[in-house]
Amino acid sequence: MPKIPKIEDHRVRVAAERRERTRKRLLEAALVVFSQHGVEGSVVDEVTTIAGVARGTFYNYFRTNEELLSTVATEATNEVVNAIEARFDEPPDGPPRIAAGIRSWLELVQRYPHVGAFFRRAGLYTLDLNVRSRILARDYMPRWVASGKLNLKCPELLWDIVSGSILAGINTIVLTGAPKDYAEEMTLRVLVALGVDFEEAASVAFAPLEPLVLPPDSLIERSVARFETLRTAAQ
Amino acid sequence: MPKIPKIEDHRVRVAAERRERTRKRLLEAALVVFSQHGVEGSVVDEVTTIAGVARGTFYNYFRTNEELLSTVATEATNEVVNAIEARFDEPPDGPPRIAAGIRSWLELVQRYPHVGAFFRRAGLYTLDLNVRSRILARDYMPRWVASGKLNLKCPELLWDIVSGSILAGINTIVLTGAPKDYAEEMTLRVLVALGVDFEEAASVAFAPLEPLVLPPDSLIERSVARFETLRTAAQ
Amino acid sequence: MPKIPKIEDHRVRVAAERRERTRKRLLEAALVVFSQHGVEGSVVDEVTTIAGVARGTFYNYFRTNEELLSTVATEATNEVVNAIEARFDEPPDGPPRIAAGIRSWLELVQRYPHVGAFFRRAGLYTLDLNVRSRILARDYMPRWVASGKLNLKCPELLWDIVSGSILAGINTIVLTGAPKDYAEEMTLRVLVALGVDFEEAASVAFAPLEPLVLPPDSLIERSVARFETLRTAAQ
Amino acid sequence: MPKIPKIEDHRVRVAAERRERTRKRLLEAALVVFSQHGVEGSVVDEVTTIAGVARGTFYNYFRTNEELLSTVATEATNEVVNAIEARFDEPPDGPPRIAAGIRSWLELVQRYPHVGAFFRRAGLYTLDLNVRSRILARDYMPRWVASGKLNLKCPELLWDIVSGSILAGINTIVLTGAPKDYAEEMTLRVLVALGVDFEEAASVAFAPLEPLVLPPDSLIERSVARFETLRTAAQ
DNA sequence: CATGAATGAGGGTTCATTCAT
DNA sequence: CATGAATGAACCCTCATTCAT
Repeated sequence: MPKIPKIEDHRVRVAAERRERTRKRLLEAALVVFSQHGVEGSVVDEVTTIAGVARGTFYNYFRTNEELLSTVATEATNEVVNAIEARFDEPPDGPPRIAAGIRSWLELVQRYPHVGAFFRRAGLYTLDLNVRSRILARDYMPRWVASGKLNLKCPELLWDIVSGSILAGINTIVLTGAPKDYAEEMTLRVLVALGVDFEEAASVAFAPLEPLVLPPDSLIERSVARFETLRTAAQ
Repeated sequence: MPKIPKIEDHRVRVAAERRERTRKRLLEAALVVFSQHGVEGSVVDEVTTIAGVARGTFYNYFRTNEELLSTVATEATNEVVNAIEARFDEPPDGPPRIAAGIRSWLELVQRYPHVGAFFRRAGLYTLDLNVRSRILARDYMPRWVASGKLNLKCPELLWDIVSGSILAGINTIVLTGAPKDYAEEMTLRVLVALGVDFEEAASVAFAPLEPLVLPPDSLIERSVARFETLRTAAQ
Repeated sequence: MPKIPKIEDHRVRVAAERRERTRKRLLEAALVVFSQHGVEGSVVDEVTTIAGVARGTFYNYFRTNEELLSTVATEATNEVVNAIEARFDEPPDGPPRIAAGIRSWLELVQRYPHVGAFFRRAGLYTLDLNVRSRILARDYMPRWVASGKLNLKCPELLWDIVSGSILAGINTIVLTGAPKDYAEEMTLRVLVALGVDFEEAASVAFAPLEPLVLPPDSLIERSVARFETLRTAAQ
Repeated sequence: MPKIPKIEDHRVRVAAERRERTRKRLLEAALVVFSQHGVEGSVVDEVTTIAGVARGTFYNYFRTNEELLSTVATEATNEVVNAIEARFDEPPDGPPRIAAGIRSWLELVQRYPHVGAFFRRAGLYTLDLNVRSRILARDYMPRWVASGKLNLKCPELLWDIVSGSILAGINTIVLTGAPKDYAEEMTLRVLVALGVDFEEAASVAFAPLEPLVLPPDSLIERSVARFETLRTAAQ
């Protein structure tokens, strides 16, 4: 029986691929739609239209609006966080890592305005859900924290300053565009808030930085095409 | 005709008072409902129920949902901002004013959790519509900015750090409660970010501060009673 | 203040009357629709169309399909049962009462075919829900049962024979029409099953019987007009 | 070509057997699903899941939902009716046959509760479509009817009393369980209704009766296993 | 102005059925 | 034949808004 397994494999593989393709299209569309309508809006109809699938197809993949949002927010956030991590062979501790994070996020939302709009709207939502992010904050700077240089009474609030500033920064960039050196200045100020001294903070914040490289088959990059489609269609 | 006018006056005054009373009840109810359901939730029915008026009455006061949100966000924000300003006979410039703002907001949302929930949900919305337009960094600290001490390339981003940190702080307080000295520590760090040196920042951030005094007939304080009513009814 | 109360009364009364009128129209329409589509069908759209109200109005009165069915089945059944009771000044015990029940039901569904169709479809449903009916069975014949003449081991099954036979009778009448003397013959046979001797059963079953008189403002009679409207519209 | 035909035969036979096996599994599953969800419920998905085949496979066997219901109702009913007939070498006329029918049905639904649930829900539907057309009173008791002993004006109504009572009996058994001697008492009463005198009816109704023997490979018996599977899975 | 019944657009969700593989 | 992803008609239900009283 060499053939039957093959046929089965073939079928199974084709079906799985088709399924995966549709799922991706839905996530791309969702990112676009949430970026325009906000994360509490009604979405299914428009998502399926942009994804180019039938309404019922949506429910083969996500039970609710909320589940879609949670999925797309998680996947998009992971994509960015992983890309930031990938900058370092071995994650350095302290200022350079924080700086790379802040600058990468702000650079990214300048490059992809609809992604900026998405994270602006998903902002607090992501803040709430991604406990992971908070954990990251601690993993991010264990030696630094341990060194006592931060003079910390309350490590959580460092994370609040970092995330709150990034969020407000995204908000500003989306609504008014970024002034020159905005990302670098904000990085500098936030580092100073964390206790880094001004000179060191400045040198880290203004050090050369390659643009963030998203993974091949990136959700964010694929969503660009859908976003353009939407804008073209609207005209 | 000395008398008739009086009667008319009386009637007019009584009608105006009644109108004002109903309007206030609607705003109190709205604050409560938005704090529970979010700013995009379904609202009219519950607002009128909590306010104790008929559904149709709502439309004698607000044309739409959106107008209600905008009104209540504006009035509540103004109430807080005015109360903060009232701390000072003559608005001082620079660190003490920033410090009073941050500490007052964080103290307020600890004191009134449902108000915290409201501002958490109204977050960026409020930032965009109201505060931003009223209290831009330039207006807020003209002499300080002009003094050059801030070493600023981009004054807007100071406001982003302040407002973003407050917002993230409110979020943390609402979701997990505030750790000890949370407001003071955050104030300290934000002042440092703005370029104040650590010693001065610490002395300002930890200086004694009276609790914020809301105006008589405060929307926020009146809403507390409606909130309690709601919780009692829910049991 | 003689006027304000009047106004309030007036308003309240007008609103209540309007509400009651709409509710009745929905029940009439429901009876018609269930008679055509069966009790498990989707109904809201057609009910509101026939009742001449908007879709949303339905949900101001009934939360679900099921609640509508339960209400209309209960009200229609009560109407019939009460009309049967009203035949007697003082409910007699035993055979005459059973006979009046069987004959009245069968006569009614012949007179109002769509009501027959309704009870045919609501049949077992009504059987299940109307525990009241079972209780009726016992109240119906307390002295008779007590007399021991029935030679009963298991009083419940008498009710099963009575209700099952009526239901099958309704089914036959709806699908094929009633042969001559069908109601009387069935009454005779059921009485015999209950233990009445043939001669007595025959005299009771064939005794003259006035047609059942429904109450003024009867749901069943009002539904006739809606049924005709439907048939006219369908042409 | 003596050999190839054999191979072909073999293939054909194997295919036909496989087909038949799948068809049976679908019918078993359908019986279970209809017994739980009612005859108008949503079915295809659950039927294919319980049968362990893919959704699309269903449509290789049945064109519609309705056809499935009609098929399974017919096959299950035939199975019972044939098993009842098989009690007699030569179908006797009159009371013993009626008695065997009533008692067998009621015994069967006690033995297989989900089968009871199925027939309860398929109730009038089965009555109308299947049984009624096969076993009308006239065909069932030709000599008895012809003998005039029944004193009949309207032979159809005998069938209504029999089938209505069985249906109401199934309903009672499914919902509340059967009281002692329920089937025998009901048989007695129904025979009396048909004109058999009490003594004879009693002797027939309480005569010893072997449990109904279903055919090998019985749909009903096979469905038991599927029902148990379902209940186990639900835990 | 207050009232609350009625409205209907708008969005949510299911599931029988089709069809490419 | 079996598979299961995709389909879209058909329902479901909510709730902001209108309007007669």
